[in-house]
Amino acid sequence: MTYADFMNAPKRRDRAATRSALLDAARRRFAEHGYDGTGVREIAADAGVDATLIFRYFGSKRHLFDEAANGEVPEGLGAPGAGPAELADALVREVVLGDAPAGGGEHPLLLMLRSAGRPEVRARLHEEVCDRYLADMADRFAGEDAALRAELVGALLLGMGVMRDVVGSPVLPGADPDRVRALVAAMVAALEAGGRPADPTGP
Amino acid sequence: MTYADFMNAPKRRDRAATRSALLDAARRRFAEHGYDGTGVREIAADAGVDATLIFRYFGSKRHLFDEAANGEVPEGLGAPGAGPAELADALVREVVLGDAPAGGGEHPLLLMLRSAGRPEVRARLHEEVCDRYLADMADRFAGEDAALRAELVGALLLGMGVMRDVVGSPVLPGADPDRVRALVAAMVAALEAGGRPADPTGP
DNA sequence: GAGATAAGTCATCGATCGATGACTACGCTA
DNA sequence: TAGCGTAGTCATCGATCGATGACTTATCTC
Repeated sequence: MTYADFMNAPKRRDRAATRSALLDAARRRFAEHGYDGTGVREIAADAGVDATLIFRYFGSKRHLFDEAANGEVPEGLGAPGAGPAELADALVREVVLGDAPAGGGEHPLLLMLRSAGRPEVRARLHEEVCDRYLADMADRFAGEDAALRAELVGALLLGMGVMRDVVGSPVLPGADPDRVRALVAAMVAALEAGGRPADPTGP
Repeated sequence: MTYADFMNAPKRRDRAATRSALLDAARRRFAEHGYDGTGVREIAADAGVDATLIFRYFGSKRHLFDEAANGEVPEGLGAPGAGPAELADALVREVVLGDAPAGGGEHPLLLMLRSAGRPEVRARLHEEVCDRYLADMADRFAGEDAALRAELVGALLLGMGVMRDVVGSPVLPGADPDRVRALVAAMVAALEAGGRPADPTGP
């Protein structure tokens, strides 16, 4: 069977496959154009089915978005006992360099970032970032202002994702991944060193 | 005249003032809800006038957005001869700590980031970030991969703005500004040092 | 092969979107 | 104070949005 034959073949009726195709198309559309910039008809067209099926399978556009942003939040945080450098390195590979094992698309945090105009999306983003990533990162920093230093690491990683996927800067995709990881490690190490010895205004 | 009198007074007919009020309201709405999440009627209601005036004064919603994102891109880059640390420090105060002299609102880059679903907005964002900020930053770095190091500084700053304004993390607004600047300076210094000596995989 | 179940489509609704043109009323000047 | 220019408003258009219910058709079972 040729590729054309495969494409022109009458599509099988498969509820699970159609649902999955809608979910994939929604992830791509939402990630690229945001929630408000994406219509249910466009998602359905990408999936090759009628838009009505979105409401039959997901209930509403918002439920589809929630499920699209939900299912792929990776668990893969670094080893529990490791330091911030190891965690940052794992996140660099996962968020920026795209070594995420599951799903070939964008990181769900960046997907939500594109739709942060909606208050409920922003609330989820806030909860996900602060309670999940930043709290875990802060636990690995010593010192009184661990939260601030964790915030800076998180800002660096989030900013790298934004640079690559939203701004579209060609630098990060074209750079040597090991070099990127080394530079990020140097920045995190500077935070681990504390910055306080170099800060003449410290108490 | 009391405040209530001022508020209840019949509004004067002032083309320039109305245009400015529409522009201010548009900046706030677009910055918070993005382009697609903001309607012309909401902007006009915030400004206290009819939505028709938007089209009379700006031609279209998109032209209003363009002007809202245009007028306030600050020139204030650091001294031409200064190093990346000085430029980064100036940008921290401008973007993150909100010491921007003009306009009380958000940085226009973050305003555009909220509407990055639109291809033309993304194009402007790309141009503004890459050709303006990153190029200037890369010029102040020595070494072969100055572009990559400039990208990391830009990602850190952009991420800090996203953390504060989009994610809504309370850490940065509550932190001591001098401490924030010191930590960022330490991270930039680590990049200036090169990271290469600490990179065992370097050529 | 006939009937049943469910996957998929069609027609359409009400709301809201950006945008247009006709109209009203305020403020300046003679 | 009569009249003119324009700031501001009202009514409304066509397109598109998310969403609903009735309908068609493919697939499975007996």
